Amino acid sequence: MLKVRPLADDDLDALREVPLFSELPRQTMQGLLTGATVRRFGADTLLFNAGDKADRFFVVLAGMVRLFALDEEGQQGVMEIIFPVRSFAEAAMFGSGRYPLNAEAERGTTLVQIEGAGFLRQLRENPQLARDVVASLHQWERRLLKEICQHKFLSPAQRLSAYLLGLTSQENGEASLQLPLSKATIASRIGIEPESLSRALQRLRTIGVTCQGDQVRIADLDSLRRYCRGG
Amino acid sequence: MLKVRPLADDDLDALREVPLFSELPRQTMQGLLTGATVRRFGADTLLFNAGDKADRFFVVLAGMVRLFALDEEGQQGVMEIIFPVRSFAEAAMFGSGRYPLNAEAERGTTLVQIEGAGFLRQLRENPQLARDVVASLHQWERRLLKEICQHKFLSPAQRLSAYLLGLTSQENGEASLQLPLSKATIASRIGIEPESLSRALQRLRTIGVTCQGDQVRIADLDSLRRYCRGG
DNA sequence: CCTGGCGCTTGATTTCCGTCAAGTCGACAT
DNA sequence: ATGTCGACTTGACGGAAATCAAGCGCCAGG
Repeated sequence: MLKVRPLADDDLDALREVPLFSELPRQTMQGLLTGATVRRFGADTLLFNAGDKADRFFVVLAGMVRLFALDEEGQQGVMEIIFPVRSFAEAAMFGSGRYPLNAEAERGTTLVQIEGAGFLRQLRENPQLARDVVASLHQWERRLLKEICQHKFLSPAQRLSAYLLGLTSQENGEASLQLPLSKATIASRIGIEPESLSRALQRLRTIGVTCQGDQVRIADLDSLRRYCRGG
Repeated sequence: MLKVRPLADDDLDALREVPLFSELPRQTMQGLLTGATVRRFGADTLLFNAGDKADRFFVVLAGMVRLFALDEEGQQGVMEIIFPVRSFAEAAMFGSGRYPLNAEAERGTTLVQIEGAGFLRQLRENPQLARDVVASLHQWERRLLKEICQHKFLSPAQRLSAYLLGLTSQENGEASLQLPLSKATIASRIGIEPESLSRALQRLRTIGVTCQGDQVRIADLDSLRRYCRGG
């Protein structure tokens, strides 16, 4: 169910995709990653709970990880989905020293796990690493800020539009894409109920967005962008 | 209208309140703050726009600064209000190098302005400073995360409750407090219309929250907290 | 004193989301 | 085939916020 192995050379290459590591000399990376392990999860697995002591952080190599909050009735609200290749929970090791959210790895996910102690030690001595950490945290900050703006200024249907637009790299014209998550999860991600997602998708049909199963076709990206801005 | 003066010793003491500086030896601070200036604004003043090149950051010594986003119709949405003594915009100098939001200083506000160039130079050489920057960014991240949770899980009236609870330092029992902002600004801050704020305050009367002008009295903090959690 | 503007409240109306309930569809096991 | 389970859709309903419009109290300027 769970396979653990030490870090291989291929993994180092993959890790260079992460902004946190991309600027570092390869040798520094190796020092940083002594003791790091690669884990593959055969089933959905809870990685940590909110409030747990944050003594490690992760990089997603394959699959996905859900970051979610729990209210007191146990209802979970998805805050973020981490896809390859990105790091997460790196911020929690500073300051509070506790994870602010819960994290669950999807079945089939592969993660690199990096111990915090060694990382913090290196951080003290390596100015370049410190700058990369700062830049990485800054990226998170921008992401969260954008999220807040979307919740404050956009209607649910507009948030859905923004989500869809974020799934494609195409610039304009037509686009086809596959939803990477169940609709219920997407609904939670953008802060609405599954029923409302259904109806929001209906409304988007009038501006050329069709959806069958997890296949979405956008007739004209620009008109969807226009809608997203309040057209 | 605008008074500028160099940094005095008193100011250094005040700046030690800021987490970003509190761990640094006094001598390091002085090096960091050569060229920093203190400004007092006699009228509402725009400090920067979203997208401007981020070549400095600020500490609020007195008054307040509004951070806000603008949609394309020019409507502004308040994202955060910075009170003394706190720093802001320190994150923008890294990575993108652009401010993500607009900032306006309220009439009567006093700010310390710190140039980015010298700061970044020191950052490269001073590991302790780097750690403080990381911790400071982490604090922002936690704040933003909390904000997102409130928007996703709380009703407008509950968000108002959370806002009120954040204004007092008392633990339980009764509390009286003064609103530090106009109700229209508070409404924008918590993401609703002014009319809705009025009605939300009405609803809170049933659990012992009364409001006349900018004076708010909370009969029982615990029952307000209970309401905030969904009671 | 009057007047105008501003911040805030109140009322009426519409729209839209959440909720509950029922129904459809496909995958998969029996 | 049959049944069932889960994911999703659809319908009906109630409630709450946005919107539009009007009214009130307060203060500054004439």
